[in-house]
Amino acid sequence: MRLSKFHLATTREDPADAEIASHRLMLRAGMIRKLASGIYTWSPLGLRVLRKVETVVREEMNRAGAIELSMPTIQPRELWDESGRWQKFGGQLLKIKDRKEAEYCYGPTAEEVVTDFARNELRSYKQLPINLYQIQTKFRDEIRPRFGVMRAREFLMKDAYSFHLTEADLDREYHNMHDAYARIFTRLGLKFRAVQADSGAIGGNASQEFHVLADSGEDALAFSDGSDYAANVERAEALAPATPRPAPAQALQRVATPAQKSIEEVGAFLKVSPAQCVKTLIVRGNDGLVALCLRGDHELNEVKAAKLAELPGESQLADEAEIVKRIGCVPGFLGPVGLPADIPVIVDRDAAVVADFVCGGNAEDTHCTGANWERDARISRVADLRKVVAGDASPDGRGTLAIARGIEVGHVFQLGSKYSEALHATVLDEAGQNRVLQMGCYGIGISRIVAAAIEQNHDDAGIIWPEPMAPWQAVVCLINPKGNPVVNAAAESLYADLNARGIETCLDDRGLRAGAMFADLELIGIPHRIVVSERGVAAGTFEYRGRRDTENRNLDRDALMALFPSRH
RNA sequence: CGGGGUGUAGCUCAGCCUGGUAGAGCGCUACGUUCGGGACGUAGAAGUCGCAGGUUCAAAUCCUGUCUCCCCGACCA
Repeated sequence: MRLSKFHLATTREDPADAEIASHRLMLRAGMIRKLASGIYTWSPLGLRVLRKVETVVREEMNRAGAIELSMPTIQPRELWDESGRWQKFGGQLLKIKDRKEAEYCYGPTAEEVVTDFARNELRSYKQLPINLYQIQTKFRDEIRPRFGVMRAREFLMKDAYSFHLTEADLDREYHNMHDAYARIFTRLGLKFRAVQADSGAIGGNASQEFHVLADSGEDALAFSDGSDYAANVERAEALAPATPRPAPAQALQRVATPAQKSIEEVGAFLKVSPAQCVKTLIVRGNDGLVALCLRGDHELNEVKAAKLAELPGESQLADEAEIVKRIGCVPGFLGPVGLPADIPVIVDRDAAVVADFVCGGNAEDTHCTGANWERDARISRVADLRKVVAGDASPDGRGTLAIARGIEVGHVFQLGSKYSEALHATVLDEAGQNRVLQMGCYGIGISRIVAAAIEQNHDDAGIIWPEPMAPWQAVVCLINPKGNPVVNAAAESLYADLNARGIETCLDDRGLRAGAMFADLELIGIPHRIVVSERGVAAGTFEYRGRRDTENRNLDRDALMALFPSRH
């Protein structure tokens, strides 16, 4: 590609509405343009990168034995009613009507469509197992799109669905996909980890997420230093403390704590550490309010809370008015001592082993000191409620946890029979019996990977593409202000030779000044740069510089070409 | 959906408080001088000031409504 014939549209200034590096750099490099919130045009440059990711994913899916198909983005309501997800998916589902007022949605995923396909196409166990995938645009009406294509409403996803006769075979394919994903992210040159994930609202059994590690990631991940344990923090178990609760040593006292509401304030005021405090969160339960108690230095894990039998499948804090009405006290002074007897008190494992603690007194400007469970405060039951923190013991009993941040780019999931049962997708087995299909599903966020790769690979000058994702592997820079035909010929010949070797190379023949040209090429992140100039041609050398290098190397043609072995 | 902000040239922003001829830098066009790390000069093109209504002799500026987009929280590839 000659850049004079391409559409490069870089800007020197940072865009106003981009917070994180990848969003900022994708806009500055001219890879994407926003059309509406969470909806982007991929420019010719951006599309080249997107297609690179797509290609690697496609090759590895095919290698793993999956078969590509293409399903519609527009899906009829009836199918979503069959699975019950027309309602359950909620506001994220973009609903559309046609001219006959028939209802459709723009597909956020394709379990329904693929299961419908399977129930029509698959009759015999002999057709199993099968793994069908597509790379297709999805739409999820996110409440808050942000960070460019990182969390867009319209995005490109690879979604695969496998069908099996037995759970054992599903498990085999799940691991096959897991390995394929590891190959994909390795090939793409990304630093990633597979972590245990919460199976969430979709239901199902085993579930793992693949995260690209980046400080800007939206997910917190817990890793053990003593084993290969890795889990999303929302899923990571906080083990029960090994030490039993000490016997009470202090008497319960009520003390005045005027306007001291937060744990930090109360702890500083009473000169006790947050770990010696117990905080109480009042949430809406299935049947009235529920109190959740945690140690002052710990945070509630809302995913764990939502799974409590006492809660309605989500954890929602009660509002102030409800609390005042039931307990007679504003938030900030709540505590387990003397709560109304019909409010269940669910205590975190760590909070349950604290003795002589500080907690709210259930009266304005009042706290209790020297409080003790059983003696002073009722425990309905003890549960794992908190988020794990760095330094916690690993749930597998080996090592301690560290916390890192990640961007979720892939998810593998054993669905079991959730959809196949709802849509009656069955095959006949060897004995002639109808058997409900076992299903797995496996997603990769193609467009998100582009952004995630930039988060992990950039510097002050711009993007540094891993080679498999780069729009071009190499660029030949033509610096020839005097119009010297020998320089032109040298650049053209190098450009042709590199492409002939299978090295995707572009020629920067835009006639820019060297500084502007280099700044552009560094911004868009081409891994290899070769400068052809009058002074180089006179010396019989080319100037090579890798995107991460800090110095140029003057090489003769043979030495240069040795850097680019033929890829044919 | 709740909270906070924003909207003026393709981009980044000033002007608004205190109403009176719509501005700068970058980018773009032409010409000239330049030419290895985002050159310089001269001349130019470019904005119904988000939209609607109101107040006023007069509105980018004041008022009301509305929409957009961004940021902070719950969802997800």
